[in-house]
Amino acid sequence: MRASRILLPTLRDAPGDAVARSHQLLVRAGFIRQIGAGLWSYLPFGWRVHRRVEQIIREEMDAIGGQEMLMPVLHPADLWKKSGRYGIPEMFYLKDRVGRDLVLSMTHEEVIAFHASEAIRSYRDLPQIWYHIQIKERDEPRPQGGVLRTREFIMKDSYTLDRDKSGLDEGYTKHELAYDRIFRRSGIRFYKVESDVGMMGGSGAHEYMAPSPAGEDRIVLCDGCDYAANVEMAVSVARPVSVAADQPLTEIATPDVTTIAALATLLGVDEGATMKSVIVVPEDERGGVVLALVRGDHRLHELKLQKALGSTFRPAHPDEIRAAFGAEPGSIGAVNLRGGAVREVLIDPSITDGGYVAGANRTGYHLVGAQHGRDFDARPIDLRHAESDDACVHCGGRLHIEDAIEVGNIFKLGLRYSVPMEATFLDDDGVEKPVWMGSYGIGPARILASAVEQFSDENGIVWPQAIAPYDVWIVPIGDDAIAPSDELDASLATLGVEVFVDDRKLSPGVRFKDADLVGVPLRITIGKRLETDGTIELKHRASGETEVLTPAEAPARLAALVAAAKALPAQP
RNA sequence: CGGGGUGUAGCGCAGCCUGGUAGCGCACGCGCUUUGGGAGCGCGUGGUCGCCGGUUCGAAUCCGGCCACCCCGACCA
Repeated sequence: MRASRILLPTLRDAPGDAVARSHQLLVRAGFIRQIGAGLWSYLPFGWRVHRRVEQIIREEMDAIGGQEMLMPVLHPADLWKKSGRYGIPEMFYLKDRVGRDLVLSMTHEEVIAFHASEAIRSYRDLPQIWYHIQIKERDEPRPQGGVLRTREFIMKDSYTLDRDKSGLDEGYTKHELAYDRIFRRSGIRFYKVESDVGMMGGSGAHEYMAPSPAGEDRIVLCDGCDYAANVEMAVSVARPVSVAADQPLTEIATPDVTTIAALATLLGVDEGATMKSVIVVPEDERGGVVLALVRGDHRLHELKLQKALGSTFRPAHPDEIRAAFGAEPGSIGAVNLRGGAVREVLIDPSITDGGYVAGANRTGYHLVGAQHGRDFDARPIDLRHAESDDACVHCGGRLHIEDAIEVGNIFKLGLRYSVPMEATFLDDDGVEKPVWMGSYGIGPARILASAVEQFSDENGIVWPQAIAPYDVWIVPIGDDAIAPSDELDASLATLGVEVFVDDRKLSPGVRFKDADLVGVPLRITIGKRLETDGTIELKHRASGETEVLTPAEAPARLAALVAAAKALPAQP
C-alpha cells in the first residue's frame, strides 16, 4: 500500500484533553478520532489493527467449535422485558414511528436465548457455541480514556448452550483455552483473575486483565503462587495483630476522639486492635440501620457489603445514628445495643477472638476489651478490602495490587436467561429442561488500547507484530527508491507480508518520525546505499537495532521475522 | 449524579484580570532551494472567539443562562 493513497493524519501534539497514553498516541498517530463523548471513529490504520485483533479472535473461536453469526443492534423491548433486564440505566431506549418500544443492544444474552428457545429442541442439538463480533451500545455514566471506555464499541460475544452443568463447565474450559491463546497471540501482557458476576448474573466468572496504570480495575496478585483476583472478589489474610483474649470490658473516656487514628494514638494501641463501626441504611423495604464492623486498619468493601445485605445502601445520617445508638458518630460500637434499634450487625472475620477497642455508644467514651461472642453478637462475613501486603490465603505469599484494563471476561450464566426466556430442550429422560448457558466477551478495542498502554516509548507506539497495522514500513528516499520499494512490496505480498510504502513527498526525517509514532515493528529504508553498495537497511522498532540487507535477501528475512513474531508466544 | 476544569483556525496555545482593528507556533497552499531523523527563505489560505441573552457608543474580554468536552468520585463490561 502506498502512503500517498491512504488517510494517515498524524499530529505533532496530542489533543490537550487526552490523558491516557493510548488516547494520546492513537490520536497522534492517526488511528482514531473522536466525534463525541465515548464515540470514536477508527481511521484506516486504527481499523486495520482492530480487524487484525478480530481475526485472531475469530480463528481461536472457530478452533473451539464456535459458529460465527450476526445478531442485530436494535432489539424489541419485549425480549428484555421477558428477561427482566428492561429498565436498567445503562441501556439506550427508543421508539419506532408507531410507538413500539425498542432498545439498543448492550449485550446479546436475550437474543441468544430467544434463538435457543426456537432452534434447540432436543438434547441431540446440544452443545452449541455461537458468537458474533458486533456493536454494543451502553449509556455509560462516564466514558473516558479515549477508546478504553466508550458508549459504542465492538465486542466479540460468544455463548455456550449445554445440556447440563458439566456441559457448561466444558464450554467454559474451552473458552479459557481459546482466550489464553487469543491474548497471547495479541502480544499483550495479561492475567486471568477471579471476578464478580456483576450485572450478568450467574455462578462463576473470570476476567482477563491487561495490567496498565490507565486501567479502571484493581487486581490482587500473589507473589508466591498464581492466585489472582479482582479486588471486588479478592480474599486475603490480614496482617496479624496481637490482641489479648479475655480482657475485662472497661469503659474509658475518650473526649473528642472520633477517628481511628486518634483513638489508637490516645490509647497507645495498634489501629488493627480497634474496631471500625460503619453504619449504613440498606435501600430496601425493610428499613432500619445496619452496623458493619471491620478492623480499624481496614477499609470496608462496599460491593462486598452490598452483596451481604442483598441490596444497595447509603451511609446513615448523623440523626439516624443518634436515634439508633444513642450516641454521636465516632463513639458507636456493637456492645450494649438498644433492643431492636439496629437491624443487623455484620463483622469481618479478620476481627478475631481477642478484645478490641470499640465505641461505647456513649458520646465521648470507648470500650476496651470488647470481644465478639462474649460481649456482642454479629454475623461474620467478608467485608473488607484486600490490601497490598496482605497474605495469600492459598500459599501465605505476599499480595500486591495492580491497575488493569479488563480485556475479556467469561461467565457461567447457568439458567439465569434460559428459564425466563423459555430456552428449553427435551432431555433423553423425556423431561423438558432449561439450557445451561455461558457468556464470554472480548473487547478488541481494549486489546488494541492495552497494547499501546503497555508497549510504547518516547517516540510512539511499538505494536506487537500480530496486531500491527502493517508488518513492514518502507521509507524510500529519493525518486529512485520508489521502484525498488514497490518491488519489495510485491515480493513480500506473495509471502503474505503486508507492507506500507511511505512515498509521501516529505523529508526523510518527518517520515522516520511518523514511522516511529505509528509503530510498525519492522522498517526498511531504501536510499543512496542501494546504489553505492547495493544494500537497504532494516530497523527493528522495539529494539532500535538495524540490519543491512540486500534486496534479494530481504523478502525471506522479513517474512521469517514476521512469522516468528506472530507464532504463539509465551506471555512476555 | 456530586466535585473540579476547559471551550479562541485542523492540532497546541496566547489574548480576557484592566472592553476599543483576533494573534503566535505547527499544519495547509504556491514558488525556489533542500532530501538518512520533525529543512530554509518568500508569499499566502483559513476563525459567526461553544450557543443564547444582557450591560455598553463598542464585548473574545464584564454579567446571566444554556450546551459541549475532559478529569476525580459514584456507578459500570
